[in-house]
Formats: sequence, structure tokens, C-alpha cells
Amino acid sequence: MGRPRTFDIDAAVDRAMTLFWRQGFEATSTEDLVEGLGITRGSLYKAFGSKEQLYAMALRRYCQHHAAGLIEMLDRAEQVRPAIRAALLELVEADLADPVPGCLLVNAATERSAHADTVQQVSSTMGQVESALAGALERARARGEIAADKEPRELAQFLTTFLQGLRVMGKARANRAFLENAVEVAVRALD
Amino acid sequence: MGRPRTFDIDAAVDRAMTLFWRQGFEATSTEDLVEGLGITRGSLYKAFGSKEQLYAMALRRYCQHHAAGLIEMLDRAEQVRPAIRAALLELVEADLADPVPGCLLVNAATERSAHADTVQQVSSTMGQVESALAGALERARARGEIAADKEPRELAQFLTTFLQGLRVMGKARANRAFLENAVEVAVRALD
DNA sequence: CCAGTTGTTGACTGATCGGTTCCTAATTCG
DNA sequence: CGAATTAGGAACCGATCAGTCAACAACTGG
Repeated sequence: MGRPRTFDIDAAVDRAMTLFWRQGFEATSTEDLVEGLGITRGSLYKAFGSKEQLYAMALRRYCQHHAAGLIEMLDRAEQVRPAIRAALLELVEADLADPVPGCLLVNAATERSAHADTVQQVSSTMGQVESALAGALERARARGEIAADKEPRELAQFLTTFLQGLRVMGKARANRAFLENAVEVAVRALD
Repeated sequence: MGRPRTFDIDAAVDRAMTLFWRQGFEATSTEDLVEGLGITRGSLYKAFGSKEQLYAMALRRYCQHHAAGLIEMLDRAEQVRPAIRAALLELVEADLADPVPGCLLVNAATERSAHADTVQQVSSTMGQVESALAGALERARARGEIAADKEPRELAQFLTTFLQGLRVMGKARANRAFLENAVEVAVRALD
């Protein structure tokens, strides 16, 4: 009942995600959001409550989208090591193409480490990534793809950590040789 | 000539560094700085010009301090691998003790990736870290500490990247077992 | 001691911040 | 058709933002 919304709320969250991703939470004003989402101030607050809540929704969207992408990629992979290598090199390409946005998860972890809700969301997604990697590596070990004496969980924790470093270096020193060398050493660590 | 300054400018930059470190550039107001530095608004602007310039000075201070610390540690080390391991585990301890500040370099790279000056400063410091690691690994290889078929520069690029990831995970998921496992796998990659 | 120089101080500036309010518009249910 | 409900829109809110200014204070060289 009541007047129907004239804008697509999912599309609006997507646009907000892009803004927060590129500019960060603090540097994105409500005016930026009003303009970027193409709706008025009143509608924005009616629909999302506050800048904080909209950020939380945008971050959740990013987490679902990106964790899902990685998990699917790992599940579909016939060989795990090449799949992981390809996934890391794909991130390198993304950073080389446009170093500014980087990874919203990393940005959230660093800019908003004093905000419990944000840290919780980030931590939970990192946990999902870790688990997906650990599962894939476990399967790889069972198939003899990686050595039996390696602990999949430990390798996954290592890779999860390395992955975040890659996103940081992509912003700080977006140099192809550097990033690709780092990836090759990291992937070799799985042997 | 002229009236002498009544505050220690180095101490003021140090305090500003601490504020920017914990809160980020955007979230630190000039009022925070006035209060934290214990000087008045006018003096702050007379001495530092702008919030941007003070941030640049604080970041430079951090870079000099931290790059120097790591380089010295590597130079003094008798065995390189244990030294690197110890350095990484020290960072883990710092993040476990207080996950909020993390690393100002990482914070700068993520929050201010659209500001060329900041990115330049960060990139240059990462380069110094990379070079220090590469030099230490080169010496280690010459002494037979690590395998002859490993490229010190590539290992250094890998370690530099991993190091940044460690600082991110320290904020996002400050869990001892996780971080220590990641470090062990990373150090093993040097063999 | 005085002119010149620089630092200190606190009030002040216009702009922008995140958020609210009030009125109107559009819909559903009875 | 109303009554109820919800969205849209624009003006508006106090607070805070980064930065400036003019008067005053403390120093040096002549």
C-alpha cells in the first residue's frame, strides 16, 4: 500500500557501492549520493535511513557479489592451482586497468576499523574466502594435486592474506612486473 | 629573527601522525589537530600551511621512521630468514595488541589513492622496503642461506606484498592463529 | 629604544556536513 | 469515493568543516 517507489532500490545500492568504493565513506557526501543515485535527499533517507546504513548495504552487496564470484570460480575449477593463479592475475589486471578503486573490502577494513559493524562484515567475508580456498585446496590435496604434508587451512589463510596485500600494492605501486612476480612466488608456495 | 615558536614542531608532527594514523585523513578534523597538538588554529596554519601539508609531513615522518627500522633490522641480521620471520611476527603482535591503527602506509594507500602526492610517497617507501628485502635476500643467497635458483628481487616483491596483506588482515581479522599460520607459509616460500 | 619580523590568539568566514520537516503525489483497501 | 499509507521534493536545520584575519606579543639587528 502507499505510493510505489519510482526508482530501483537495488540499482541505487549498486550506484552507492560504486561511489563508496571509489571515494571511501568519509569522502562521499550525502550530496554525492543524491546526485549519483539520481534521487532526492528525502527519498534517500526514507529508503535507507542514513549514510551509515546505506554504506552497510553497499558493503554487504559487494561482499556477496565478490565472495560469490571467487567461490564459484574455485568450485568450477578442474585444477585448483591454475584457478587460484588465474584469479590472482585477474585482480592484478583490474588494478592495472584502474588503480583508484582497489578493493572495497580492503578500503572498509582500513578506513573503518573503529566501526564494529563494518569490521564484522569484512571479517565474515574474509572467513568465507578462506573457507572456499581451504575447501578447494583440500580437494586438490585429495586428488594429489598438492603435497600431502601441506595444511589446506594454513595455505588458505596465507592466500587470503596475500590477496589483500595484492589489492594494496595494486593501488600503491601498480606495476605489472612487480605484481606478477609476487603472484608467481605466492602460487609456488602451494607446492 | 621574529618571535620564537613556543612549541616543538617535530613533536607536533609526531602527534599529527598519531591522529592521522588512528583516524585517517578525512576523519581527522582541524579541530582534532588543534586539540591534539596543543596549539591554536592560527599557529597550526602558520606552521604547516594546510591540513594536506601537515598530513604529507606526518606521512613522510612515518615512512622514514618505519622504513629505517626495517632496513636496520635486515642489515643487522646474521640470518635473513629468521630476521624476516621475526619482523613479520612483530607486526602480528602489534596488530593483536591494537588492531585499530594498523599501518599508516596502508591506510594512506587505500584512503588517498586518488591523491598523486600521497601515492607517490607510499610507492617510494614500498620501493625502499622492497630494495632492503632484496638486498638482504641477495646476501642470504650468496651465503647459501637460500636456494640459488630463487630470484631475490621476486622474493622481495612477494614479501612486500604479503606484508601489506598482513596489515590489512590484522585490522580485519586480528586472530593470532590465522596471522601466524599465514606468516609461516610465507616464510616457507623463501626456501 | 625602535623598526622589522615572525609567532600567538581567538573571533570570524562562507561552505558544506548529515539529517529533518512539511507539503504534495500516488497508490491500496474498504 | 474517501481514509490510510507511503514516496517525492525542496526548503530548511544546527553543527561542523577547512581556512583567514587583525590585533597583539616576543624576538633581533641597528
